[in-house]
Amino acid sequence: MTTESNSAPNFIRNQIREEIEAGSVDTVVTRFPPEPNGFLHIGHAKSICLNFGIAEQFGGGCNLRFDDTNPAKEEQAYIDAIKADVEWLGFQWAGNVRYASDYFDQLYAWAQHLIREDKAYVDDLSAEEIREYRGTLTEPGRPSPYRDRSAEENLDLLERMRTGEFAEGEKVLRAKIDMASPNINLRDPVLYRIRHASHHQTGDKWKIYPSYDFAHGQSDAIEGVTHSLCTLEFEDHRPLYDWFLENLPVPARPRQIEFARLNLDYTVTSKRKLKLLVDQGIVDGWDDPRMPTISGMRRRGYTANSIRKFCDMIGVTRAEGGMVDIAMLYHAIRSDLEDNAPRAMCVLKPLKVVLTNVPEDHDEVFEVPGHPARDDMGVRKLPLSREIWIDADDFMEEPPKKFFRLAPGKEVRLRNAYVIRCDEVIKNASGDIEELRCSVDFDTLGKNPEGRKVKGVIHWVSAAHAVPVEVRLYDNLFQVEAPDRDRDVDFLEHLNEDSLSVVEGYGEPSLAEANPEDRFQFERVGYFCADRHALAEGKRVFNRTVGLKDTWAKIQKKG
RNA sequence: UGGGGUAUAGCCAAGUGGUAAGGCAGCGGUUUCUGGUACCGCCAUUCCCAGGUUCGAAUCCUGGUACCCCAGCCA
Repeated sequence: MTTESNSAPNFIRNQIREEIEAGSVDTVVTRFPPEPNGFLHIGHAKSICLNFGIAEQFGGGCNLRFDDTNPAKEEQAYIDAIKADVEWLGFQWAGNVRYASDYFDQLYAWAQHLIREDKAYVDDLSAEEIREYRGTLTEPGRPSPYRDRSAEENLDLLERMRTGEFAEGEKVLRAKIDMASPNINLRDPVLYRIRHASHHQTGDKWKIYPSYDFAHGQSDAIEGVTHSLCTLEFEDHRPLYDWFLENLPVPARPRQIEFARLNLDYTVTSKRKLKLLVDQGIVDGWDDPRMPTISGMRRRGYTANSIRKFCDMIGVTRAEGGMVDIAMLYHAIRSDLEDNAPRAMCVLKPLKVVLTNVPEDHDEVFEVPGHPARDDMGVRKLPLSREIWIDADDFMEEPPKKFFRLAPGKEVRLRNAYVIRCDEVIKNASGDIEELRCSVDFDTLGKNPEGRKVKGVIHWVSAAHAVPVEVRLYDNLFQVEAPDRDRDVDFLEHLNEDSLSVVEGYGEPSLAEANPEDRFQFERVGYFCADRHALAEGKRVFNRTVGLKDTWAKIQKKG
């Protein structure tokens, strides 16, 4: 499977191509700027594919820059995880990893520059007072009483803020723009706030930290970023982004372009909410296979290719409020694994079948393809003995009309082996089915039986050779399409209680050799991935990535 | 009742004055030792609504409507 990250056109790619053709842009430089305050999720994957994809398409580079301006929320552990996720997705950033904190000295010098230009001032108002002075959406704000301090005083105050002379919240540095602007972001935005916190990169060097607005565009400029792609909610910030670039002696003029963020059915993509799920122990960490994080999806069995394909499928636009059908994600992974996952048989709801005309010492081994359409995947060995396991769902005592599987007196093909007939149903005292007695038609290996058609094919595992496995059946974490649409209902109310069910099954012998993160199609069931944590501990655990399409279930539903 | 945005099928999405791509989902069929896959076919007389311009409009103009974002010393 190839990645089409180069081929899906969108309004940003079109625009850049026009700029290049017009000669207004030479080399394209983009950046992916996560804040290290959580793990990357599928929404970030969209941004990563866009930013790295554009750089690749136009022969430029994409920087990885941590937007680390808020030490209170950030951690080194997140930085490590984010780097690993970007690499796993298959992208390589240009040069070293960057940090906004690399530019703190320059940013500080530029803050002093603004002060000297009478374009910034130190404000003593409290946070609440600043809010009051700011006005509302429909009323203009009022200037702070501290707005007209001298440059000398401002410079002195800022320096003393920097060295820790003041308490947190006591003062801020603000840009002097327009308190009456209809765009609230221009009503003297905060440039620096005091934080007596140790920073994961700069340690205790700084007692003040720049705001996002003061750091982002200038960081772009320093790095020579040409196109700064971000989500729609930053659109109102663009005038401010441009204001800094116009009022500071920056070395380049990046441009901000906004696109709509991803919303996915049945999931939440908000770092805050994902962190809540982790912190409250609702899921088993950031990489729980139910999480829409890159690492969770990886553990679930999604491939990097499938995630990139998904991002290509959904496109990039400015249309808001869109909600992508999670079936698209399922399609992306199924189509990858259909081609690339070796096949295996695994019984999840074991029902014992005794093959009455197979001798006790029968020991036959079939050599079957690792993949029905890929010879390069070789063959695997499939032993057959007198007792086998089949899936309980593949037997019905009183089958409906279109049931092609096993039933009393009926025949079915054991996948890759013989046709068997169910002769007897053995029940226990309370009437539960204990085992089936079946007979093998030995004249059906690799050919259809004489004079009749056997339509059904079921999967099975030789009981004597079965490998016990734990199978984790994952389903959507939420049971409603839009868990966080409702403002009055907590999204946790919509949790799906059955998002995980654990089952003990029997796998064919080839599964004993599985390595962490190996992916298989369990034939007729779905795609599964060897859990990397469990396997590292020597436990055989397979995570269900996604089920196979099930038209039988659909038929049953219709009645 | 401020400012900034967005509206094309159930969902995502092309389209930029020449007569509505593609994908997902769905529905029918063929093939099949996976009720999977693959393959074939169907699925918008119409582009939020109403007017207007034009030989011709999803595209241009006018006026509406709906929805999203912004009042963090978060990003």
